[in-house]
Amino acid sequence: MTTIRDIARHAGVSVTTVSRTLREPEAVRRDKRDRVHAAIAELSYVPNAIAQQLRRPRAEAIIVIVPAIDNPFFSGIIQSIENVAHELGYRVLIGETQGRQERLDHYADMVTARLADGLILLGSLLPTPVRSAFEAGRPVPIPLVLACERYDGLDCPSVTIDNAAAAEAAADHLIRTGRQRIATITGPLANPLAMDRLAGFRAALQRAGMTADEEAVVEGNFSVESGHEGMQRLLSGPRRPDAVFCANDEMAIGAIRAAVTAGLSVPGELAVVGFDDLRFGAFATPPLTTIRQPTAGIGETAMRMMDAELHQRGLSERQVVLPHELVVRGSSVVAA
Amino acid sequence: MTTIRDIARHAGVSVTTVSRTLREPEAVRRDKRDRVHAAIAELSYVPNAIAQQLRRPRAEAIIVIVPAIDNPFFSGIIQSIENVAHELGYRVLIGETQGRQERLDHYADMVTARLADGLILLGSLLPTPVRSAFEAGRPVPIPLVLACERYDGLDCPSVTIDNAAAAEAAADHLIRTGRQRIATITGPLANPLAMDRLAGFRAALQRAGMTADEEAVVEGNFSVESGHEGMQRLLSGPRRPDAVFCANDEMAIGAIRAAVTAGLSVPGELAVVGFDDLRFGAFATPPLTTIRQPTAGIGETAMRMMDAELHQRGLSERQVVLPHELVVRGSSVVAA
DNA sequence: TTGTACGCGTTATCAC
DNA sequence: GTGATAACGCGTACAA
Repeated sequence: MTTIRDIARHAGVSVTTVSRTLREPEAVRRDKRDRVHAAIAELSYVPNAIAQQLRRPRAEAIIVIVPAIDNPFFSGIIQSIENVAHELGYRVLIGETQGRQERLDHYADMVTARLADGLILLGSLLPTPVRSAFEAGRPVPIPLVLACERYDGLDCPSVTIDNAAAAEAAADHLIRTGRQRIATITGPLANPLAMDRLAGFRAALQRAGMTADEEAVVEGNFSVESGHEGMQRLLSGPRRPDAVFCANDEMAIGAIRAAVTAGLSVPGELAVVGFDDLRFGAFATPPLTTIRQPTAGIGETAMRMMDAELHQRGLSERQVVLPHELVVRGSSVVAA
Repeated sequence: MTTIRDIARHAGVSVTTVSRTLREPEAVRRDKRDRVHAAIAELSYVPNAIAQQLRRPRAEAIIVIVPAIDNPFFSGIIQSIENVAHELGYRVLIGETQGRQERLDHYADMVTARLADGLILLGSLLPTPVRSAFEAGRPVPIPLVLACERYDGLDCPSVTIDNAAAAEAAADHLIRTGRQRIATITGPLANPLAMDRLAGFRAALQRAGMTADEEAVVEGNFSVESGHEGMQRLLSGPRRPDAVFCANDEMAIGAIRAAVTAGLSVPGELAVVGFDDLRFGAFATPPLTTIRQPTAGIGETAMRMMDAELHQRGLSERQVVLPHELVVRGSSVVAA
């Protein structure tokens, strides 16, 4: 391994000069600079980042935690995080937890161990040290930004949408288009975000003077498969629904499949509305009506908040709520 | 920041004892060990991983490079890489390139800079240092494993499927089920893998005494949108195809949408076959016939090869080819 | 403008 | 068993 000392020796200068040549070239005389560069090329020297970081305050890297990398909803967010991060001079590393606490904790360890500067959480799991600090009323021990999820009482920057209002808008759409028996397939109810969507759904029905009977609410887990099963359950019930609101697009796609397999026409006999506006949704058959989340905005905001956090700059707003949008396509309304 | 010296002072022992307590506890007397642990807990000490790695030969981390994180095909591979990596004691960091050479190079730099031990490439781009070494006939400069892609002449471990044979199987299926005018939507033809699939497709037609006229071959870029556009192009041509082989499932989903929008029945008037066996494919309407890739096997093999590479263990096989499988669903055959 | 020398936090060597 | 101390590779006062 060639080190800065090898370069110094080879170029006939001191290590300081080599270091400075790399960091503030103007402060080094031309000829020495050239000799240094020549030596670097000849010995193919690459500064050891580990050693550099021992001297630097920050790692210039952040870790984005995603529960499941195969959930396309997170992709858009990650991509916008990456764009902003690059611009701000950070590397982005993605860590997948698959819902496993120990994996998340492992990534959190990378922050305490200074291999990365902070964590952006896209999921609902909190690292153990953060959770215990929270429960003990102590401040959050590592730089943390929550995207998508909210935790009441946790004092850390977050960016979300108003999930309850969005779900309400989805249900309203079904009500306004004349649906009578509206069911829902929820996310895992341990999840605050899933609860919010269910609450919004219920609020809309109630406001319209309808009640959501218990058989019309089935719990899913955000996977296509669970949407498929959930729909089968709903179809085998006593009162077949004529509309279903799914808490994400994946489940909506599974629901459509179950309905079509059962011989129902979508949207004629069953209207389906999803949530997220996945790329695939627009190309489903029929194209999926859904709630569009501002993925680019979520990612960008989260990354800028992280940067501010790391620079101890006060944030004007620590809990940002971004606007959502109902996108009506063929799965909920019969073509004119 | 609390360091090992703080612990030593607080526990009234030397730094050596603290270090040893953490690394080989049996070699330290009980009472001192307890004092050290107490001090660690009290001062909430976490060893600085940066400093540790300055002394260690390896970072125990590998980086998986994926072209686009929103391509679900890679998810399965990544997940199996992660499972094996964990078991072998590595951290996995995921880097997305979005096809940008500079981003890939940035991640490759992390390896030369010892922040990670090696790179597993899921895409077709090579890091600049690797490419120039290749062109100059020098050995690959960093630990590298290719998953999915192949590079003729590049001496590095790889795991792939036989893309040509798989495409041939897909086309054969269409031929055997009586299709007459079989078209294809390819991947970007700069891509070896896309070329292999096209070659296999052509071989199958030729063997059956059919020719693939040039209007029946359109180039896509693996995105749903390009599948949609490609299908529109094929439908507006002089001889409407009665079957199309798409070089991946995403494009197949886009193709189905275009066909259905144009009023064609799938599979009645148009049979569609994809490639990859995405999770969503089975839930498409109609469910997608496709080539299943052994994603778990690809990921596991790639990670084990990387581990062998890092330990300088010779690999029995450096170019592994895994089996594929044709999965027939409703998009290519009319239900009995 | 350049070089010497120290410190960053840890682990390994060696003497006690 | 334990403790000084020398690396690891780099950045930077401070001195020249």
